[in-house]
Amino acid sequence: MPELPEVETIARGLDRQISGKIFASAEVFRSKAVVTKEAAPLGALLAGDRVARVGRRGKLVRIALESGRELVVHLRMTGRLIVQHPPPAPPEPASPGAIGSEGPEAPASGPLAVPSPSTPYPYTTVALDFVDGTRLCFADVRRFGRMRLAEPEDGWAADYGDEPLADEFTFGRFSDRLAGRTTPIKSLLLDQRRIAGIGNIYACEALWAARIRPDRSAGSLTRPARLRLYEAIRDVLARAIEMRGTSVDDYVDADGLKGGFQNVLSVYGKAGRPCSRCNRTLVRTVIGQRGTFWCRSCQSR
DNA sequence: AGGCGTACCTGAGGGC
DNA sequence: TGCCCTCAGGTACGCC
Repeated sequence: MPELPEVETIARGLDRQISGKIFASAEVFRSKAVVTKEAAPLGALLAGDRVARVGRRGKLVRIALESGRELVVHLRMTGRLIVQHPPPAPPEPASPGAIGSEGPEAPASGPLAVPSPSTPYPYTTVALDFVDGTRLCFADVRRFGRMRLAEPEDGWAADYGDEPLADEFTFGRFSDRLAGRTTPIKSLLLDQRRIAGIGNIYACEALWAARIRPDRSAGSLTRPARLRLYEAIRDVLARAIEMRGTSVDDYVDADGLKGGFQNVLSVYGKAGRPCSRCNRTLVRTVIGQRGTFWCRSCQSR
């Protein structure tokens, strides 16, 4: 599931690959995947506009356009943003209707490389075509993801909380976010209106690193516990970005490549296996309707 | 307002 | 073998 480190990795790859490119058209295979204020087809709204840069806010990919508008993409669980480059040699004519009305079937095995635009990427719900033949595919097996064309005045970013890796996210700021809250600390970490970008994997990992029970009420954490957690959050997220994210299910970056952080996870998905710190058996419980992986022995504070 | 339950959607995996 | 059932996940929305 793409969380902050995965979305950051995708955004960096997209910024490198599509910045400066000009939109030509779009194909929308699933209308619910796209949200626009105006009724015109997405391709008509985008044609002629140019990508200024690609960035991130929380778990959202933001594709800034020179017109001042933004394509804001939420990948939810299984969404992917994949860049397909046209073949370098003499351009072969793309077969019309190469992508079916609901996108092509899944391949027998995951793609190791991204095929050129003439080969449809599996589960594509929206395809954005640039004038140079490059294609940006928004693919999503479970169809929870959304792509929104936001106007400059929309102010959507105000719904999202602090960026945990920003300089402004100080320990004092983090403490303020927890003060007086009775909700379990893990549920609070997942609340995008407070802190933006943390999902189930990194919430579990940060709480383990800080030796804090995930079901403890947020407002009850002592100052030392809050400090450990603050530092753990920033450390885990920064290390995960360095390793280009975590590929537990099917996350891949804009080049179709898997991340590396799944190889160094401490607790997520490891119920029944020994804790690497105290050797006791890790458990899976449910907190706020979410699977939660932790160590009952050494996460006791 | 905060906290909680449910809908959304599909593939994976267990049970028979 | 193959069908049926349940579950996982992040967020929006409705309810108390």
